Amino acid sequence: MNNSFSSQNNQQLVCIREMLQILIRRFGLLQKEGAECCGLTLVQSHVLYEINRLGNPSLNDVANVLGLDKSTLSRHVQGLVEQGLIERRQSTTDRRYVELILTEQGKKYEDQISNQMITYLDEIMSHIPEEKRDQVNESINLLLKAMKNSSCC
Amino acid sequence: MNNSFSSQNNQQLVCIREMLQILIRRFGLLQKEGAECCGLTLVQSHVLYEINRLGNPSLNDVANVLGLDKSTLSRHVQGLVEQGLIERRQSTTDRRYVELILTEQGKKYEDQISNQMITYLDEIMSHIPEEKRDQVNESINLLLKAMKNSSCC
DNA sequence: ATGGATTAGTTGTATTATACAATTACGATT
DNA sequence: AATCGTAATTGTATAATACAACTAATCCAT
Repeated sequence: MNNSFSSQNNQQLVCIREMLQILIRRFGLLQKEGAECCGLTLVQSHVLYEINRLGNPSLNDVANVLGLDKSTLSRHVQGLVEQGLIERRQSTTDRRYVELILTEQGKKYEDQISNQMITYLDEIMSHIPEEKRDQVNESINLLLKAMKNSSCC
Repeated sequence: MNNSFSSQNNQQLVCIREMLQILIRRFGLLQKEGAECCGLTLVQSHVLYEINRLGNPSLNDVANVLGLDKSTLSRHVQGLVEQGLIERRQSTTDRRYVELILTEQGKKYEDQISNQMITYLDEIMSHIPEEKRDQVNESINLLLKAMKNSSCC
C-alpha cells in the first residue's frame, strides 16, 4: 500500500495503469472483432501480422514475440498452413529453421484485417480533437520506445 | 489496399495501429507476469481488478467488461471462491443477482498485483523524458475517452 | 573428424479456457 | 396466476495452452 516508487508520482502511475488496463482490454476486443471479418481467431491474426511484420520469420521468432510456447505456435502454424494462409519453407542456410511465409490468400487476409483495424482507429481518432492527434501519436510512440528500453519487458 | 478513410491521414493510422498492436501485446505479457506474483492467471487478475474497480458488481457485469461468456466467468468465479479470494453474496434487492466481493486475501492479492504493475510502469516511464510524461498521460486519457465515445467499441 | 552439447521444430499428453445450449431460480408484466 | 425476461449455473464439446519427450540439424571442443 505505502510502497515507495522511485522516479514518478505514484498517483499518476496508478492512473496510467488503470487507463492502460481498460484501453488494452478494449483494443483486444476490437482486434478479436477485426479478425472475425476473415473467420480468424485473435491469435491467428497476430500470427499473420507478425509473419508480415518480421518478414519470413522462423517459428521460434513468432512464438517469442507472441509469448507463446513453440509447441502452441507449431499447431497454429499447422492450422494456418491447412487453411492455405501461410507456407513453411525450410531455410537453405540452416535446415533446422523453417521460414514462415504468407501465401497470396494470407496476404489478402492480413490486409483485410489491417484495413478493418484502421477503420476502427479512424472512427476512434475522429473523437479526438484534431490538434491533439499528433500528440497522441507521438505519445504512443514514446511509450512503446520506453517499453523497448525498459528492463521489464 | 486503396480503401479511402474518412477523417484521418491513412499513413498515420497505419502507424498508430502498428504501435498499439505491439504496445498492447507487450503490456499483456507484463500483466501476465504481474499476475504470477500471486500465482494467478491473467484472466483471474482481471476478474479481481474489475470486482475492485466496479465495486461489488454482478457476474454479468464482469463478464461484459471482460468480453467473456457468463458461463466462462461463472467458472472463474467458482475457482476464485475456492481459492478464498472472492465471495458470492446474493443481492438482497433482487435475489437473482450475485454480488461479487473481494475477501481480505483477495484485496491483498489485488493490491499486490497493482503494486507490481505500478513498479513496471515506473520503470517504463523513467525512460520517457520528464517533460513528456504529462503529455503521455493526457494522450492515453484522450484515447480512452475517444474509445468510450466511439461507436465501434 | 567426431561425439557431446545445443537449437529448431514436432508430437504426445494433460490441463485449462471457452462458448453455446439447456436448466433453474427469480422477478416483472399483464 | 400465467407468461415472459433475466441472472446465474451446469452439461458438453471444442480449442488453446504448456510441458515433456523426441527427431533432426548444427556447433564446438578436444
